[in-house]
Amino acid sequence: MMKIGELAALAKVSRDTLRFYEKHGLITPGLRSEAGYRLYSETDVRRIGFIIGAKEVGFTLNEIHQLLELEVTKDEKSCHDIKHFVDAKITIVNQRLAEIKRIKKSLQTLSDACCGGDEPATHCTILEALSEQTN
Amino acid sequence: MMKIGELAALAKVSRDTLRFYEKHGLITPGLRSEAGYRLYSETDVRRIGFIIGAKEVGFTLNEIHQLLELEVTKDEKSCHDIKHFVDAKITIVNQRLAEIKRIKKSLQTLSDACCGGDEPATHCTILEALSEQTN
DNA sequence: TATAACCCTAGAGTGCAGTCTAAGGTCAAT
DNA sequence: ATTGACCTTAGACTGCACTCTAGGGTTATA
Ligand SMILES: [Zn+2]
Ligand SMILES: [Zn+2]
Ligand SMILES: [Zn+2]
Ligand SMILES: [Zn+2]
Repeated sequence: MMKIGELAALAKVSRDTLRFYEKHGLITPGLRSEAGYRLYSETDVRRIGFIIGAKEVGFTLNEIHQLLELEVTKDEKSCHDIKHFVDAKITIVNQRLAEIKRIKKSLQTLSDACCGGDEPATHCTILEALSEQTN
Repeated sequence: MMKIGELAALAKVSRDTLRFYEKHGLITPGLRSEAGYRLYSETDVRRIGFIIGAKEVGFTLNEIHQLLELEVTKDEKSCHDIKHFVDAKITIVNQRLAEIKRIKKSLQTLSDACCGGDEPATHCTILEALSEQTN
């Protein structure tokens, strides 16, 4: 049984974050010490691990909520359901990736066209390009 | 001289967005009609164009603020300054890109390992993997 | 016994980029 | 004269994921 500070240190998040997760239903409020301190069991610790892990692979807290529901009811769900969930997320991530690549390309084009010299920027191609309506 | 609705339609943003930009100092409040309607000059329209363009290449409103300052004082600034600004942004974008690629890879690995079958997900490798502490 | 280091709560604040609401004024056309 | 489409304002609300504050209680150590 660990207190919030220990778990926070272990999971590398703040105490506030842990309380925030609880308030938003990602962790179910569990045991308390006599003084009212939160006490986390091994199961709780694993659950936090799940949340951190899912966050690390790019799920939002909302999605983690849904994932946790899948996890809790995993005998009623199939691998198909869960894989589908992950694949849907991959689609979103792919869109974000394409968007960022586009942005990078635009910025690179902008940068490449600029002479980078020390004269006044009155002729700067970057400022010119940004002034032009693209749509 | 165009009214806010016309400019909004032209720039494909909402009237509210235009007023929001004004409130946050991205556009300087300009002429008004007798009735108090905002009237946008060619210069204003070009300035909005700059903002939209910069947004499209991935600058935040804060960064656009700085860019606009560079633009306004471009005879005191050099191409070097402006290129530096863009290059700093490219570095940030590259970091976001790497992060998203990492996330995509993780999700793909997760998805690939799951059988996707119709049996109960009690054995699902996705749920197992997420439960494991990565750090 | 005092001090530090921890814990609790409710609720407010942050940053981003808008979006919406209420309550009203204006303009063109029927 | 009355629609309807447009314009004005201040200020509240959204979603995301925290982060901080105030005002207290508890526990370990010197
Ligand atoms: Zn130059
Ligand atoms: Zn230049
Ligand atoms: Zn399976
Ligand atoms: Zn599976």
